[in-house]
Amino acid sequence: MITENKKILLVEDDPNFGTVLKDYLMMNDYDVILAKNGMEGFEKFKKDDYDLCILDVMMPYKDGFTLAKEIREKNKEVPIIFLTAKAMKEDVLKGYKIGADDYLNKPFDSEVLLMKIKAIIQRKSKETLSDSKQFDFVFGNFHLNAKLRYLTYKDQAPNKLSPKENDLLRLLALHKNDLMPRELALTKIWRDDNYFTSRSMDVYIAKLRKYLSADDEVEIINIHGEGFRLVVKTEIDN
Amino acid sequence: MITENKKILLVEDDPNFGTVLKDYLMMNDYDVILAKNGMEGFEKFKKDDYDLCILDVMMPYKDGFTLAKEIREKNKEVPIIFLTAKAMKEDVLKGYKIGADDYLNKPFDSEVLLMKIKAIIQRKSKETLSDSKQFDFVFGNFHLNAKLRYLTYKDQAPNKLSPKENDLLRLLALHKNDLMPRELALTKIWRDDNYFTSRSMDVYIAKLRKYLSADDEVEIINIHGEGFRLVVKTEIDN
DNA sequence: TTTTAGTGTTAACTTTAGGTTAAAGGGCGG
DNA sequence: CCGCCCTTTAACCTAAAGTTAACACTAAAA
Repeated sequence: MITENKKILLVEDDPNFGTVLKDYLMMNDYDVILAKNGMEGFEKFKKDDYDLCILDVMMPYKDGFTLAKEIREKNKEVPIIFLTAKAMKEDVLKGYKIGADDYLNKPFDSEVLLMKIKAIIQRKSKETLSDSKQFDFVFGNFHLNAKLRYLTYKDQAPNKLSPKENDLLRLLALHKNDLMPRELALTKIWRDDNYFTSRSMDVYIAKLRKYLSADDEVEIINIHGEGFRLVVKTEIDN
Repeated sequence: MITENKKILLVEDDPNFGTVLKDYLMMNDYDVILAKNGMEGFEKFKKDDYDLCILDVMMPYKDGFTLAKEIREKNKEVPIIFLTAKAMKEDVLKGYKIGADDYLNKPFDSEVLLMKIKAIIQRKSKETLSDSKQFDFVFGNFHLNAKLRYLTYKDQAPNKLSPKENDLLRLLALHKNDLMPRELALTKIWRDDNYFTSRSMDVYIAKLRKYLSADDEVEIINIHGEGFRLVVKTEIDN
């Protein structure tokens, strides 16, 4: 089988450093697309699928964090590594909140970067293996198209779901008839687990329940202190 | 489910720094065992199961890398974080080769460390989530689903158990027909062994007995001063 | 057999989690 | 700049879970 090289999006405004790094990575069997600024980075990101993004933090017009946020909106999974000149604590924390996978201070050692890239890509590929890229779900008389964010009941007109509604329902559907731990949703969807995100999630559960009330074969039940369960009564076979 | 704190093995030869870090981590809801050197660290590692090891690299007699290698021989899974005074490239690479999960240079910011710990432990626990730990038990005509906290008698509607009821019954089931020491339940479930927790446990035993009274093949009997025993009369064949 | 520590059980009470609705904030296109 | 949609925050309430106290009983030790 042809083992395709992993594809890396590198966004770095310093052209010298950018090219050097790009060449170095390509010498190590990565496909690298180099963007010279945030805008270009985002454009290129939208055009292709990447296995990893390496973003310089300090860039004119659009900094690495802003870009990272945009990337995260499109894709919750791609690993992101930040490059930064000085390690400021707030920056580091900010990066991790956005969902950074790692952090490197310039100047850094290239072998160390390679190590990290290898480790991160390997990790992710293991995770996404089980993470079934599923976007279509059926439970009871509902059909969820998680890509278009449409929830359809029987042959009625679809309900348009908001992003959070959609993600949450999708996660529940992935665990149909089984426990969907609170923490899982909070870390996967809200990327933070605290009192407020937790309450926010409860609000969304209420919204979903309203949608699902049309079919009494389907309901979301709570398992106190643990999480929620999307129950399809006709399908419980244990 | 038992909301156990994550257990961290911290190996650090500087007693001041060690204690400060230990206290800080404990304040953030981790159980921390502190070892003052490599030997002690390894001894403590063998005695218990840890969710994470934080190893100082520079230590007399047995340095962090050597210790890490020994730990890896015993356990290929535990995440390891190295602490090091100066970031020498060879050290970093060596660390990653051994299978380090992260690397921190002293002095480091404690919040950053917390972030990393959270990220790493979360990652690992996701990987091991599928590791079917035991959640299903059968005794007499009962079936316990310890994940959903459902206790089912024959084909009747399941009883929903509270977390403590569930944990306690699960522990009894794990020791089916054998002694389940009082102390075990108290330390595992109540995380404290005193008069009040002990009385609390008795209350839960009473609750469980009520559930189990439906089937007279099954009962919880007391072993005075020792603990309890989940007896299944038809299954004692030795 | 008296004593005492250990257990059985119930019910009052405290604490914490979740259900729900509404209002406040924030980003984005018009 | 306005208004709309999505999301968060706040508030209030109900339910669930857990602890403690009280009183009765039982097994083992003295």
